[in-house]
Amino acid sequence: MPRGRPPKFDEEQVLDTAAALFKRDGYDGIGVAELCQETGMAMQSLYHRFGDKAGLYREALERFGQTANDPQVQALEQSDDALAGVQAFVRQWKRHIGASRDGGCLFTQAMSRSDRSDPQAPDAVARAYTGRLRRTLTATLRRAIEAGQLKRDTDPAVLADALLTSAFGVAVIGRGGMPGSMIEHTIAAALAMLDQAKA
Amino acid sequence: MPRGRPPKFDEEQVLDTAAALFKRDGYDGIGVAELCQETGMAMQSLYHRFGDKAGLYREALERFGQTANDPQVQALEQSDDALAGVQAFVRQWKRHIGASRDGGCLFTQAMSRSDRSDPQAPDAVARAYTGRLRRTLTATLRRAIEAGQLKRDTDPAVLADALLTSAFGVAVIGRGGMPGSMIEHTIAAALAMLDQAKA
DNA sequence: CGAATAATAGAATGATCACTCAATAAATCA
DNA sequence: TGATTTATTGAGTGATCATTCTATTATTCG
Repeated sequence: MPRGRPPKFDEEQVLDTAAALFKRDGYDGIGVAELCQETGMAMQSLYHRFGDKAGLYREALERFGQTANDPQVQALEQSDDALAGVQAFVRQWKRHIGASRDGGCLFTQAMSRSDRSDPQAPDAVARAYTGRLRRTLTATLRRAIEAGQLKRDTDPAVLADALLTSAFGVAVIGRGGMPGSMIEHTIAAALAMLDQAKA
Repeated sequence: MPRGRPPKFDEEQVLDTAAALFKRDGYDGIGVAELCQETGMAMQSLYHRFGDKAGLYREALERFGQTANDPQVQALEQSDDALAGVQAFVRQWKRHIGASRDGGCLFTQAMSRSDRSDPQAPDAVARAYTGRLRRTLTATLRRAIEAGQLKRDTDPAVLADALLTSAFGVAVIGRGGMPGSMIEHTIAAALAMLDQAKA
């Protein structure tokens, strides 16, 4: 049992809320006061636990990776049918990353950000997580090739990178208020790409 | 001849510089003072000419569209060989939008931005310009189909949206410090998509 | 119960920043 | 030349914001 006064906040919930707020308003678009208000965390506690605003952002990014990215990575890894796994990954783009203007992807936002004060910026976290997804996607495609689902001369790295880049693009479209048909068309083209590579 | 004291600044140059700075640092990442310093424009003149910081941003976005987007739109429109025009468009992604961390695309940044104070935010400009590129790209692909360069059953809207979404993704990758090979792979896959659609 | 520990509350604080004010300089037109 | 128009200069202002200070409350261990 821990000593001292028990915390009023649930750490995971704080990070989920913070991630959502950062995603909606951007790093500079939301203040620490409002973050405290919305998360229910006292300001002192925030500084005690996370150091500063940038620290909270970094941990919120990590949490976002765990809640938003890990399931996808694991679904790909654990898919019995590798090709079907990749197809499912593509099909959920609309719901998952292109949903609404409030939505989008905290990673693409983090990578678009530029913090001159901190060269080793928090986008390193975003890079780490997208890098992991990239490796998993490549490995899953390689698995589909070895299983004879895709043509032997398919380059899994090319296909994986093209798909992941499209996913980034979908996030931008979703956030930027471009027509929703763009997302559907992108998904259709990505699935067609996979079909073309079929053995 | 204009009345009054002649301005020290060149308006187009001011907008080009401002666009570059906004692209590098983001809207919140750079202050009006530094914008004046770098553009050589007096602060009073800036407020007289552009109203406020957001006004400068909006006009810088427009200028960016004219210098960065118009050439591509026109190259597509004026291409004798429609398919070759689209291929050239894709091939220049690496140089043009995925160049460096300072680079990227001001439009994708603008669309990722969220300004709660201004619901009709400046990203409307970005949407307008990317929308124009989207229409042109679709029209050029339709031209390639009608010229018999692409299969009759090709959907130009699907292909155009998939390509444009990839372009957005390339901008994110370039900014986010992901491996350069991702860009090359994406370009390769986009060109392969076009090859698959060949008649 | 008393000491120690950890969290909360609410008000400062110091810096930054968008924006403005007052005065001046350089040009054109009558 | 003098009036008018426009741009520059440089300091100032009020607001916002991240961060900290001081004091208080709630809990566990001896």
